[in-house]
Amino acid sequence: MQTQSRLIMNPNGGVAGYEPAAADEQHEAVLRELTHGHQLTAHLQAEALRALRGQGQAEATATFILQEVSRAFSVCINIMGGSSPAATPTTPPPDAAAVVASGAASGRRARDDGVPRKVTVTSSPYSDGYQWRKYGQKRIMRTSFPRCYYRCCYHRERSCPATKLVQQQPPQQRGDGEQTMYTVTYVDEHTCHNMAPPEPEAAARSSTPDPLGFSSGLQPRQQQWGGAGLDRGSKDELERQALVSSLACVLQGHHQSYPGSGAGTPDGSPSQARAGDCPSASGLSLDASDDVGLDVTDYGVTDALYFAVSSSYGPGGDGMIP
DNA sequence: CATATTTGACCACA
DNA sequence: TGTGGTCAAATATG
Repeated sequence: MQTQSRLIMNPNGGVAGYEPAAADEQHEAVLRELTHGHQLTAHLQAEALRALRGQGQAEATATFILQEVSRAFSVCINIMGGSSPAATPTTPPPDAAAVVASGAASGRRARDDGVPRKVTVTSSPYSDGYQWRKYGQKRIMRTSFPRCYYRCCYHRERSCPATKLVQQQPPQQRGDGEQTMYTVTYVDEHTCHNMAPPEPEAAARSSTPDPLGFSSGLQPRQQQWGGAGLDRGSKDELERQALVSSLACVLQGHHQSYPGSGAGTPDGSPSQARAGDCPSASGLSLDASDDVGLDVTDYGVTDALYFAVSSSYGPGGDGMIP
């Protein structure tokens, strides 16, 4: 936060005490480091997923955290004027997600022009850090599974135009193992991040959470996964241990079992609301942020990054969109 | 009871 | 005219 303020105060790179040329070099160096960090995070993410595959909650948690780190890098790169892979605050390709195309959705009907679209393939279409509300589902011709339509929870409250389409891929298209893959099309970009925190009135009136769910406020119709039969405290403690252990192991280049992994997280996969259909909307990201939100803030990593960048979305960090 | 999801109908576009 | 996208009433859930 403090660091961010300093950056904002010197938007042209003119750091006090440095002449412009040196400032430019510094600017470039910072961009280089940020980009490098972004790439390393992607590698770490891949390694973590490999190491934690099948570890349920730990896998989801690690994924969530690393996505947030990656997202933070993206935002910082954007702020510094670099070209980030994602213009949106979120780094859309979650875990092993791959950006398939940009600028047009799959299929022949590119609905409307001028609306930015980003198509990704991912195994966790809901862990992108945003809260989505499902508003429709439709069977699409020549597809095995229905397409689900989601829009940002702040669609009304903040007029956020972001929507996304989730299409489960048929088994034969699945890449590795048994993992179910989804084609996720992000349509339009989030504007909810550019705005001030929801006014108390709105926050009290509606249950819509903070974008990343760090407030740990319980959500209506919140999906439940893992932690069956455990009270909140025990579950949190187990997840905390799992998270610490998992990330430590990943960072060390190997993985070992962590205490309580069996008892606390029988199955970390997001529950499929309806077999064969699209999973329920406000799922993984929400739960991950909710269940481990305190843990994350305790670690101070994602939290710090989040608050460092979240206060400055938009131009100059002060560009509040009405 | 409030809110989210489901689902059929409607609308717009190619 | 067929298909994809959205709306809104009905339903489900906590």
